[in-house]
Amino acid sequence: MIYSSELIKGTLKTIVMKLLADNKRMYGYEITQKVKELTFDKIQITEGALYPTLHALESEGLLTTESEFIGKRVRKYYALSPTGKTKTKEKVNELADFMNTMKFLLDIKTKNV
Amino acid sequence: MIYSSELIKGTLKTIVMKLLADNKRMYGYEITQKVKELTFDKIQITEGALYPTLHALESEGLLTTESEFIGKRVRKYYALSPTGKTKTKEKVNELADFMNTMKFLLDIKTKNV
DNA sequence: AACAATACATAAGAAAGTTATGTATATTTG
DNA sequence: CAAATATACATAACTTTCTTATGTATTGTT
Repeated sequence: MIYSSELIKGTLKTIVMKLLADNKRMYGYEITQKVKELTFDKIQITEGALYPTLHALESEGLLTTESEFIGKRVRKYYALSPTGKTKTKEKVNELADFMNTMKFLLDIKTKNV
Repeated sequence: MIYSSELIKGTLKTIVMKLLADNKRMYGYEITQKVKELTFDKIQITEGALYPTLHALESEGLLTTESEFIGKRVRKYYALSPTGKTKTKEKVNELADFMNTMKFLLDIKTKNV
């Protein structure tokens, strides 16, 4: 089962930032694979969604980048800036709180559903 | 604290359907107030989001409607159709599963964040 | 040699909200 | 009792954020 795509909306930035908080630095393709692995294929981040998100976070000053050559191919590593680290804590806390609220909403009278 | 609006995206339909599963029938304004109340003001559904959503669910055949006059004012009640009830179970289960996955993602190495 | 995987990027289009606006009735408050 | 607030619907312009498609190029596998 893969989650319907609407669900990912609004959580992608937080997922990416949280992964970078845990792994110091990662490159785009690595992020897509890590999310796939950690969620047992339930969340598959497309490149069309990820790269624009990374670029946006960078231009907001939340990420820094380092490009490295692996053979002849460029690999672009992303890491959280100090501001990014602070923002990540906020985002993660907000999302955790939101999920508790949603859990509460969905649990009410579940027997009737 | 009110959740940043991106988070609501993708969950609104499920919230509305779950409320209708618990309350037989509700009208639009009532739904906005109920969500506000149940979430202690953390989730505030705007009318611009709700009404198009209700109309969409109706045209998908998931909701039925009854209009009633309260004084001179029309009130439009929505209820789940049989298909809507089935779909609600699916949606609620998917969202619950998604939240567990997200919880797992966010809990990893939380101490480092 | 052909195909799949790795690795980046962008652009057109769709989906689903926000914000603003409109209309009208009912209730509360100074 | 006038004014403000709450109730109750609706839609339209705009924005954000994704999907889908496309493009380029290298590396590893069969």
